[in-house]
Amino acid sequence: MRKPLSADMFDELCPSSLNPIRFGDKWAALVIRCLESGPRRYSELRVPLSRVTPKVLTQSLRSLERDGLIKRTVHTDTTPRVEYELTPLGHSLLEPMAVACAWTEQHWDELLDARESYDNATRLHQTG
Amino acid sequence: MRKPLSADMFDELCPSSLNPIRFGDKWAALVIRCLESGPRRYSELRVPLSRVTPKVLTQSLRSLERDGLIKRTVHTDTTPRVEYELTPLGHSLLEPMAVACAWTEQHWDELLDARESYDNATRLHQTG
DNA sequence: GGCCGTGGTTACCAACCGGATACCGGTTAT
DNA sequence: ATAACCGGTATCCGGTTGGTAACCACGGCC
Repeated sequence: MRKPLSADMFDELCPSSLNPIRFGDKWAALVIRCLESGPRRYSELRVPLSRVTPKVLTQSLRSLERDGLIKRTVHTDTTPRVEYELTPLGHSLLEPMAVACAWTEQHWDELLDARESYDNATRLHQTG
Repeated sequence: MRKPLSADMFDELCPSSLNPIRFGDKWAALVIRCLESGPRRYSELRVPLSRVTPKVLTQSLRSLERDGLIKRTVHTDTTPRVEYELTPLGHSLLEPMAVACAWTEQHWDELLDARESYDNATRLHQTG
């Protein structure tokens, strides 16, 4: 719950752009997964999402907020900080995400194979 | 099964670009739904997808074929024709799609409301 | 006063996606 | 012969997405 997010949470892995199933924009799904275990500060999110520049992370967060999937709270007590957390609506998205994730894990190899043979076939068709 | 696809299959409806959950490119999910009931010819697909230009439809079909989700068959017997049909892999995608679709139907209003109030709030913040 | 950390913003830019329009090569029907 | 149909291509183009780099307002702290 209050465990910090590890920097290699999405290491190497997560070629989300290759996945035919997408939730929101490019990084939205990863953001949501980061918030699964409770509210997080902007700087906390930046740790596992180090490949995402602040601008793009903010874009993603704003977009999720706009859709009512996450809630942004500015705390002014003691030290000023901003926390992001899943709304009930955002939480409800975890189910279809899990199903999609299961499908991807199950068929990932098949998908890559299909692409490779398709690309090989079309390349042959072009050059020879 | 052999019923023709109706032209208003996706009429009015299906602002898929607003849906946070997406399968493949802009039209892929609709193409898949068209193929649910069996193989279809290119010209058959163009009926419900009349808003999609031939180039874009071809792009979508190629992309789905590349991922091994659909199979393209050129028939040379009697009358030449091209048929597209779901592969087993493509068929397996129907389950996560159904889950995603259920989520969207269930939360669509909530989503639109969230956007509207967010946009109103930010607009107020800008002008006033 | 100067510096640091937080949570961003701004300006600029390249790539990609999707769309409009026009055209095309082969086959069948007339 | 020629016209229509089928299954696309070719070309161009504008809008959006995502990325880089630089900057910034605010408060706390030394």
